[in-house]
Amino acid sequence: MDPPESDEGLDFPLVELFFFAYRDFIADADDALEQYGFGRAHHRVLHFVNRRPGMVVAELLEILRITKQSLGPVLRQLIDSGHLVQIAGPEDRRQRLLYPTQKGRNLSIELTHMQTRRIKGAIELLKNKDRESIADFLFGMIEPEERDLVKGLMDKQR
Amino acid sequence: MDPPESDEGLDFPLVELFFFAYRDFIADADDALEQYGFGRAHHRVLHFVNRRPGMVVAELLEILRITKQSLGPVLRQLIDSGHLVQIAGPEDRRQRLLYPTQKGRNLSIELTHMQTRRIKGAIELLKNKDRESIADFLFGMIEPEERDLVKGLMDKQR
DNA sequence: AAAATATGTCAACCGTCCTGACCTAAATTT
DNA sequence: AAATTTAGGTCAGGACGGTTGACATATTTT
Repeated sequence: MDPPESDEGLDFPLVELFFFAYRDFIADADDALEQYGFGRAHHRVLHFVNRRPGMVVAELLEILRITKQSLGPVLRQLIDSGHLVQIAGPEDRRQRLLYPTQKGRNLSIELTHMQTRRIKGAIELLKNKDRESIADFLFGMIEPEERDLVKGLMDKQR
Repeated sequence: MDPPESDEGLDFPLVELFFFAYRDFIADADDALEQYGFGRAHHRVLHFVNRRPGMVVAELLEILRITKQSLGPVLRQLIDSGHLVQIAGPEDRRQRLLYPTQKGRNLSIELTHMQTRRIKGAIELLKNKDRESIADFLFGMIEPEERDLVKGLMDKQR
């Protein structure tokens, strides 16, 4: 007979709220993406390239924590559809600098409007409407070793 | 030429923080799950059955928003491995009431400890350590039409 | 008795990943 | 200059976690 583990101190409701919240958050863009034959992987790639134009493939792989093989088809599709362009690096011609086109920027912005609407709506429900606390909480949810990378992502906006 | 969409009012940092936070949150359990040959789908099933012992299959499908075909193999594996049991309903013998075994409860609790640790750690970083605001925010992130279902999930704990 | 329902299964397919291997062009090191 | 390393690309096979449609059985409801 397995001795029971103690469930003392567990925050089941918060765990579940996080699951449900994220599910709805990411689902926002699905219909829009589908119009282009895209999925969530495309959304992520487009988002981060738009946020950091000129980034190289390796940076994208690091941010997204995926392999180049996973990235390959998605990136190809975004380029072929005219949402992204890639340019050989001026200093290192092996690199591929990634940029959104206007079309790509527009799509990324459109999708982010949906997500922001949801987030802001949720913040409006708070008594103190404290966006900073939410940002701090979410930042605190990130693995400590990864916080610098994430912070760098946000600070070094180009 | 596509006219530029306005990116005014977009909260890129919060969008990204949410993505990174959730990624780390769900990754916590991966190694533990893998020991049993399980994945995230198993975790979800186990979690909700543990939270609502005696639930029927249809309820689980509704909560998880997946099809019975998706659920089938996962549920089978959890039953075969001794983490869940299913019992024909006393009032409606077509139904299958799902219960965790002690083994299943223990695993669910173990995994939830990991997730709670992360959540509480993040809340500790807040100046006001306000768990309720976080819960309210996450609740507000959920689609309004789904809030009653989620609330019911949390209130009617058995 | 007929119709509806809860669940289970088969089958084919999809999106999003992974691993291993191999290749070319370019940069760096020897 | 040659050897080695590196950035990115491709091929291939497979896993995870889903979807849709169809069909079946046992049970409940009409």
